[in-house]
Amino acid sequence: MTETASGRDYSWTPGDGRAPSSRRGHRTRERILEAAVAVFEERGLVDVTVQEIGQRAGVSSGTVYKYFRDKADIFRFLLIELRRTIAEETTIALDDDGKLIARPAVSRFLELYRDNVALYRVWWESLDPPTEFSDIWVEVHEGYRRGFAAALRRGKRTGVTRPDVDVELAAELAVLLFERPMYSRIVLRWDLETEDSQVTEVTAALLGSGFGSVAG
Amino acid sequence: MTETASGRDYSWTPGDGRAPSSRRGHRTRERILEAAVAVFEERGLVDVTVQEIGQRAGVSSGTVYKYFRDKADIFRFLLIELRRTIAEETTIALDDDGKLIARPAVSRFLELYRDNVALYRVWWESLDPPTEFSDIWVEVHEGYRRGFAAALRRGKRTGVTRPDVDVELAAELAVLLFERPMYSRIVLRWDLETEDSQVTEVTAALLGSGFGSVAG
Amino acid sequence: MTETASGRDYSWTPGDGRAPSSRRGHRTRERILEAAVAVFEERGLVDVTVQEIGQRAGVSSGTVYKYFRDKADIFRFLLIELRRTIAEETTIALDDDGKLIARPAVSRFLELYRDNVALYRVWWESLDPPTEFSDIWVEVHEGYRRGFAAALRRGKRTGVTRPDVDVELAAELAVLLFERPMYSRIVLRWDLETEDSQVTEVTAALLGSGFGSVAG
Amino acid sequence: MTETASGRDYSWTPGDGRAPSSRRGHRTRERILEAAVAVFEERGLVDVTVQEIGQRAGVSSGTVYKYFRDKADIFRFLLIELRRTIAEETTIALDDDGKLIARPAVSRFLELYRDNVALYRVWWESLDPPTEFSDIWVEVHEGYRRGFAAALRRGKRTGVTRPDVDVELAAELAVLLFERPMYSRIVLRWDLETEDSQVTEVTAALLGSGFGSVAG
DNA sequence: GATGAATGAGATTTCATTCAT
DNA sequence: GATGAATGAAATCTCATTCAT
Repeated sequence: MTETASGRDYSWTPGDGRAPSSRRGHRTRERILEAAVAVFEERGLVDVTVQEIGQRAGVSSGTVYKYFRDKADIFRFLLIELRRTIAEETTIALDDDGKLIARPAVSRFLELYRDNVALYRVWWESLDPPTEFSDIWVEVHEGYRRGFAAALRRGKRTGVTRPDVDVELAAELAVLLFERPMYSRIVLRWDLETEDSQVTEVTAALLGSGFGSVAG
Repeated sequence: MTETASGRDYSWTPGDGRAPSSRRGHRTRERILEAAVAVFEERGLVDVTVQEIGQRAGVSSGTVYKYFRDKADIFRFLLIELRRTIAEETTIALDDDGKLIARPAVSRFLELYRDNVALYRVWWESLDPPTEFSDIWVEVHEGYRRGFAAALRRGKRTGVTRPDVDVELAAELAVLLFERPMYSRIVLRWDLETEDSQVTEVTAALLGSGFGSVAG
Repeated sequence: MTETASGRDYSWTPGDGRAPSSRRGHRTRERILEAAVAVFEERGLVDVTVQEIGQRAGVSSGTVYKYFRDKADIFRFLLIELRRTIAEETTIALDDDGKLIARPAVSRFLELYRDNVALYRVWWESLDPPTEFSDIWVEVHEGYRRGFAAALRRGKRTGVTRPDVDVELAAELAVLLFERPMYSRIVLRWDLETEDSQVTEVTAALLGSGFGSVAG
Repeated sequence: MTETASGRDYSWTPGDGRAPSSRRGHRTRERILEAAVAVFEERGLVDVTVQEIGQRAGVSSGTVYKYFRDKADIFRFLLIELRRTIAEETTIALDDDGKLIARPAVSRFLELYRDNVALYRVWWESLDPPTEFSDIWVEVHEGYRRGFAAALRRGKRTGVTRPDVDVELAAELAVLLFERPMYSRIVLRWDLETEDSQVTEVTAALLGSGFGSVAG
């Protein structure tokens, strides 16, 4: 169990006897999850009914409830999964000189934004009013910010970051820069590969050599 | 009537003779609008019922329908109003030398974010799936971006902006920077006065002298 | 608010804005209550749906929910009413000599059993597992027991009750005797006028002169 | 098959070859029955689901259906068993003088009430609206009444019962007295050993010597 | 202009029952 | 004999919307 200040439990554990115990059940749950992502993508969280998810998955509504407590529980499951993927696959490594190897992590990040745009949409939709999901959002994005800030502080010590850079402000800007492709995909409905590579470059440069090159 | 590419009508005109024709009616509609803002603030758009709005306004649910077609229509009204305020009060003026006088406009902007955080929340909530409201969002924010880009191009010509600045990227970053306080208020639920002044400074500097000073 | 040891609130107050505020609403609620009694009589509490109650009352299911929180709430309302009637109309008076005038009270009691057999059935049905309704049952019937015991104790002092009578046991037997017609009507589905008058006689005698005459 | 006036079949015979044919099957059915009693005790008949019974028994819901047609069928089985036990173990014997030896039978009866309180609760719950189960209840309890009446009539002939006793009324009172511990356990949730012995005494005395001693 | 009673469609959720493995 | 996945009917409850007063 993972408890936060808001008192909500963000780990996902199947309610009741909801975990599938057979291969068939596993496949069914998988189908439900895929169907959910598909319909969430098309119509958001609130407008989608459990009925619809079942229909798309080719099962009855009752079956959906066999595996998930309710609609939010499906999203919760997907979100927990996404959060784990993010944590596992976007750690920024260090090279032999102790410099951050940002490019692969950033690149993977933007890929995740692209591949999970449906989930990000729903996540975004659920940011207000505050829910357990907005708590996770804050948690994840604060994680980035702290990471960027640490990188910048390190850069100052090693001299690659200009000494007059405001670390906290710069870190937050970096997060915003970083989130720009997601924002574009969700709000503006644009999906430009070129943006991603541009962001990768700028962010990597930023983390590698500090803010001196942001405008460069 | 104002029609857009998406075929949606964004002007608000009262349907079926719904405009108040008496002083009393005017006051009633005003009360409904205030009540709507209050409950939207507390519980978002989807969770709020028409009866709740009426209750808060001290009128019956039937009365709400006298002035608005439905719940979205109330928000539409408020949003159109907000858009007009934005357009009217945040125009960036020019000084005698043709330089942008950004500070008052930016400052007013941040004030609007603060004073209308309830509306911005609802607006944000309604960005996905795409609706008429997300269209307006895009329209308004694209306006900023274009404005920033134009300012930067002008700055290049007059020499205040470094010639190697990527105008489009810089403009978009400026918009993000600019939206940061709103993002903080809505998603992170933080409301820091200091951020506003900081943003005012940076943005004004940015618009005044280009990106060279972003990190300064 | 009336709170008991079990923490349940047994007073009935309309939930939300559920009290009718117009004459028409009053009549509608009345029709719903009558319909509820009728269908409860026929098919008990659990087997009856809210839909059905509405149908019988000639209103839609939504209207039922306008006045009552749920099915149990309807019964709660009726039960609170019945409890008040019992309390008000079955008080045992004293004559000039301080002797109990039991006959009218007992007689009214049996009438209430007869007139409200539908409610008593539902009440009975809800005695197990324990609910707020069984609590009220215990409360009401313990009230009788205490009353009988007090009467018997008084009788011992004045000499009309045999001194060797076990007051507590006798009081409980009196309650059982007293409840016999209800039991007959509910469980055995018998409805004999003659039993009532017989019970009135025996109970009145019992309260008037003690247990000496029970078998007489 | 045993048919009654109400047209219901009260004997329990396994439908569709549902009787266990192996030792293992026998044990499974036994486990289901025990589990059913346990959950009925806790939550009554209507609130309990077949899956719950299976879970408690450590078998799947499908297995429950292997042995019983439905939930009521489980109770039916238990009830038929209880009825047989009652019939076999609570017969009132005669001594050499032809007097009733009531004490052991009564005592056993009260034991049965105590040991099967879970079943009695469910039985009680199912008395209204009328079902096959209420029919059995009436049948069993009418049996007692007739037995008491016969005993009293015999007592009058042999002189141990006062000649002025109203046999029918007295018999019914005896049944009520007799059922008091069950009523206490089910409705009032009291379980007093002392009541049992008291009831045994009074009932035995009553059956031995008539109503003259009730208040003694 | 205002009320609030009434509607009824629709979403959520449960669970008895079946059946393929 | 046992499993447990799957079904789908049915009940609960909400709320946008209408309309008679």
